[in-house]
Amino acid sequence: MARAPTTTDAFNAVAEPRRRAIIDLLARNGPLAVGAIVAALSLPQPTVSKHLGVLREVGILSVERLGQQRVYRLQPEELKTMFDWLKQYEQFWTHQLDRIKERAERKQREAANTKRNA
Amino acid sequence: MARAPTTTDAFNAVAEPRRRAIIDLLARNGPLAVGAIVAALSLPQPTVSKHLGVLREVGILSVERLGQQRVYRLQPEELKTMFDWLKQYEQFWTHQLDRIKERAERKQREAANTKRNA
DNA sequence: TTGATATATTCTCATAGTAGAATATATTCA
DNA sequence: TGAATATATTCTACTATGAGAATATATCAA
Repeated sequence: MARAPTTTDAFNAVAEPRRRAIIDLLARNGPLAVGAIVAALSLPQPTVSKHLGVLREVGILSVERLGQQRVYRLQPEELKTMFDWLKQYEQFWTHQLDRIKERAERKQREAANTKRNA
Repeated sequence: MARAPTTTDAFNAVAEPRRRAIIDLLARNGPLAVGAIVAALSLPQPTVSKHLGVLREVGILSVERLGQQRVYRLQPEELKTMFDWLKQYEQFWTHQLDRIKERAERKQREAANTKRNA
């Protein structure tokens, strides 16, 4: 099998940095037409359209036709699954001091064992 | 250009579901040798070794040789960047109820004003 | 040493991404 | 209708993935 398609889920879609840039832009500025995104990010229009397509297929963006423009809007709920997964690990880095101490103690025990077995 | 290698950063490394399974396993059980991971996930050993290699290269895991075993340990700090990126959007879904309520109240006030001025 | 165990590496194959250039489609305007 | 604008789609080329099978490497045990 090859790598999972980028349209498989939010994890895959968001792995591409330009797509995160698009998400950030829409979060800051609200819904934008393709042309505005192209201008803001200084990327070729086809590139932007393709990235928008991926994000939309995954559900992170929605589109609304407005005349000849297409206005893309962020649907952040779609990112919640990723957030929830990462939130499990929040304690690990907020309690970092404890862990550093614990690791130091482990290393010490190991060193003691090494000497003992030498 | 092709898709960025999975070893580019945590975003790319973690897009693969089996790699998330490995991370979850190590988070629950603490450091484990390859064999234990293979047994727990019921995956072929080479598959596991390769996924471990990716996670290690990105810094999400560290290895420690213990006899003929290699014990992998979670280094969750490496996930913090992803978490921080997603945390920006937390308000969008946690305050959703508040926003709906607020909007409803505003509408009510407006309705009241309309009546009053009628 | 010899064999067994634990893990990593290599090779092949099928799949698919991304950029870039070119082109197609749809909509508005004169 | 015809031109201009906004956006999407297609095509090519290169790269890399991930599974699976086979093999290599390292360590332990008898």
